[in-house]
Amino acid sequence: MDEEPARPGLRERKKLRTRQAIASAALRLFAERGYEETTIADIAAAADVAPRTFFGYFPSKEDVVFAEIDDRLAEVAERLRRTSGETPMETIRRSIVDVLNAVVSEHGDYGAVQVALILERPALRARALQRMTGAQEAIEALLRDLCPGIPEIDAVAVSGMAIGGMQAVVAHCRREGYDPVSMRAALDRAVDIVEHGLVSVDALSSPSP
Amino acid sequence: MDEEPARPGLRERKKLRTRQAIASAALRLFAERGYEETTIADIAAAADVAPRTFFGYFPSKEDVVFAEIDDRLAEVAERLRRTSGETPMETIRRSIVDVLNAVVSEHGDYGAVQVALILERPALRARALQRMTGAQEAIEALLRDLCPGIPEIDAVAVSGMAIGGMQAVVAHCRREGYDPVSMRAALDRAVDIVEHGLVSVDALSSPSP
DNA sequence: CTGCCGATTTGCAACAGATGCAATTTTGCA
DNA sequence: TGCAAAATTGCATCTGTTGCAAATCGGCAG
Repeated sequence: MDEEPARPGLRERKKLRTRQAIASAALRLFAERGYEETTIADIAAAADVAPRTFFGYFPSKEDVVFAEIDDRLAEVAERLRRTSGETPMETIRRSIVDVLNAVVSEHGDYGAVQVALILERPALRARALQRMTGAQEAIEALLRDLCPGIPEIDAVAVSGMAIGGMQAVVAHCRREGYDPVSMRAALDRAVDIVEHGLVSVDALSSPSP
Repeated sequence: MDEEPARPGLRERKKLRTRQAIASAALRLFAERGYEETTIADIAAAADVAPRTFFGYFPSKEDVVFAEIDDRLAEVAERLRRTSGETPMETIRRSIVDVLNAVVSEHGDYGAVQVALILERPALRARALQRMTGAQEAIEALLRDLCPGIPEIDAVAVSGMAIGGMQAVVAHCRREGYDPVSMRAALDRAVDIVEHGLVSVDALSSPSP
């Protein structure tokens, strides 16, 4: 039908290379001089293209930071889509873990740079939140697919909570650093709370001071 | 100490009036022509000030949309801060309800306009998400205050889930409309799921198709 | 009432991101 | 090799945003 896996096409390959050139030039400059200190013109010059060309590859300056992350998330979504016989609960749990791993684990040369950048620059944080919303909608769609008759509120609430759990882990890592072990523990704990609810948090039942 | 309720000052009053003039002019124009179709110059002209003056009152075009909402949220935060002897769980529940009411209930002449605007325009949605993050941090701080020894992950996860629940309600309303009754039901259901966890959602335990 | 000081407003210029358009170059293929 | 489609580019333009300095306004001391 519209399958052509063995032929990216000569033209396509060049486009991909250009895209990659722009992206890595941008990330390098961001790391060196900072995000707002780097202009589109700078990036274009470093990637050896015309400034106008930048917008042929990325809709905005912010998007270039998320290029790789988006690719990874797309993979996760794909993998998540073909799920075998597991309970929806387990799928949700797995989606949380997978998405987080895709986002925070080190990939390529600028993984850490991207994370730091996104966490610090307000404009990029906003963009990240948009991505989160996208992920939430994806999870919700997945959920509706897994549980055909699920009430809308339930679907939205569950996906929202899943995202909340993810944000919890990210926020935690922002303060505590990215030690894989402690992140794993945080992740497990967060997923646990999501599953069993706030009632499972001891502190919430104690008397208020 | 620093109390002077009977004297806003003559000068201050004018500033407030100007601020209000800019805000309502902006909202009116947004409602009439749309958000990106309205320029800062238009707003300034309608409010009878110089374009440059706009930025003396609002840091950006987006912020003017949230001016009123921010005020209401500040009130909620204030009210929430002095909490009497109730269980932390109940405080969390109440904060979710209060924040949502402050955001979506009709206030002033342009309440509905603001909500519609924020939900549709990507730039404003991003800004709303930032506000959500702010609210999350506030809830987290409140929680730490209420439960001094609470583990960090728990605090972050709980506040994250609370936000997730709110987003669930907002998302629901976006599709189903703002009928107060159904919104209330949605809110209750969402809070319930947050409290008792995903395990309380029947559909999640059924076998996958 | 008047003049002064500080705060507010304003105009001007400049910069960066983003977009549309048309010209130009490159690329794939017949 | 030459043609048509696609990609790149340059150019003009618009909008949001900020810094700076001049102009203006407000309130208060004399």
